[in-house]
Amino acid sequence: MLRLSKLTDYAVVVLVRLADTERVQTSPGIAATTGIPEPTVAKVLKTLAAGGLVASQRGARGGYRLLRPLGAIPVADVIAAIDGPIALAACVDGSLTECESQGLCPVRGRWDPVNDAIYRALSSITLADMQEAAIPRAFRVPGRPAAAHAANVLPAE
Amino acid sequence: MLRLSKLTDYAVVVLVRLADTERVQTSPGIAATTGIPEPTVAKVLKTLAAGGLVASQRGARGGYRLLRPLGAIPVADVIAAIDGPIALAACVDGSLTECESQGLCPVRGRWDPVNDAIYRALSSITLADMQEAAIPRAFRVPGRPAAAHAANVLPAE
DNA sequence: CCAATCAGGACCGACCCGGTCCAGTTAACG
DNA sequence: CGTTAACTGGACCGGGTCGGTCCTGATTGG
Repeated sequence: MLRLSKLTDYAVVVLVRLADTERVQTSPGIAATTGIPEPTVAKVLKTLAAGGLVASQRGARGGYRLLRPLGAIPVADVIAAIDGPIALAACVDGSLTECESQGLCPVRGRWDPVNDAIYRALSSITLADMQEAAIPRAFRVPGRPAAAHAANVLPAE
Repeated sequence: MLRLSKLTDYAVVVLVRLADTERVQTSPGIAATTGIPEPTVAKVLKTLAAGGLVASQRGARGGYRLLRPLGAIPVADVIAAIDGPIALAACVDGSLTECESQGLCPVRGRWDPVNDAIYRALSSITLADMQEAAIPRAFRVPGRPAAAHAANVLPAE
């Protein structure tokens, strides 16, 4: 059913949380405010750093900070960073070397237009859009949406 | 990585094959011409019948036939029939009853615009489009594309 | 020098998926 | 009317992937 990995959802939550301040934030800190278990937050942040979405500062007083504003991060980038390149991959079997070499994998050709369409769709939506959608209509205020929506994955025990 | 189930790819192959004639075709027959194992073809066809994409004729001389022309079958319908409703579902855990009851699942709200965009993208592409894309450019002829492309999943040894 | 923090792995259990198979039902044909 | 060919609708199982945790380094500020 076009499963989206749960890690990707966590990534969105974490990124939105990171946007709250310019200062670097530690993964334990983010874990505390979001309710996501700390090791998982760390894993997500490491992956996002590898994907070039956040910058890391090592050592004491280190942490992570956002590299782009939310409006400049299409959700396609987040998915690509966490789940790998966006493609309805059916070439799952180990023969992906062969699949690469002979450029006319019939499956790939067949789904190419579909992949393109999905990629375009996912590129047109930014995290800023998702941030708004995450706030239930009742709570949406004309003013600046604050951190209230960030701690909504788990009731924080 | 937005995995597409392999069954869905089989479904496209089978549907394109079914479009070759008006007459009903048996699943053993389709299995033979496509190279897909017979039990799998049967499973795919059963699912497609349940999804209303093909009609079945039981008994001897029975088989399946297409209900709509390829150009009238958006790939979204195929995916929905095989993989269930199109949604980047993160609500995987057993608590989906609770997820239904309280209408403000934050995850769901957050990904709603994304789901909509993907659904629209998948609805705009029909099997006829994929049929063309499946034929390598070199082999594409102005005339009517025949059954040549149907037997391309496995070399059928 | 010590503590805090990120880096980059390995590791494990649970769940889902692909693929197969079997008993039952339906319908054509001789 | 029996036989045969085909769909129906489940159950079933093994493998692979994923979520989640943990551990050992490397780095930096105090």
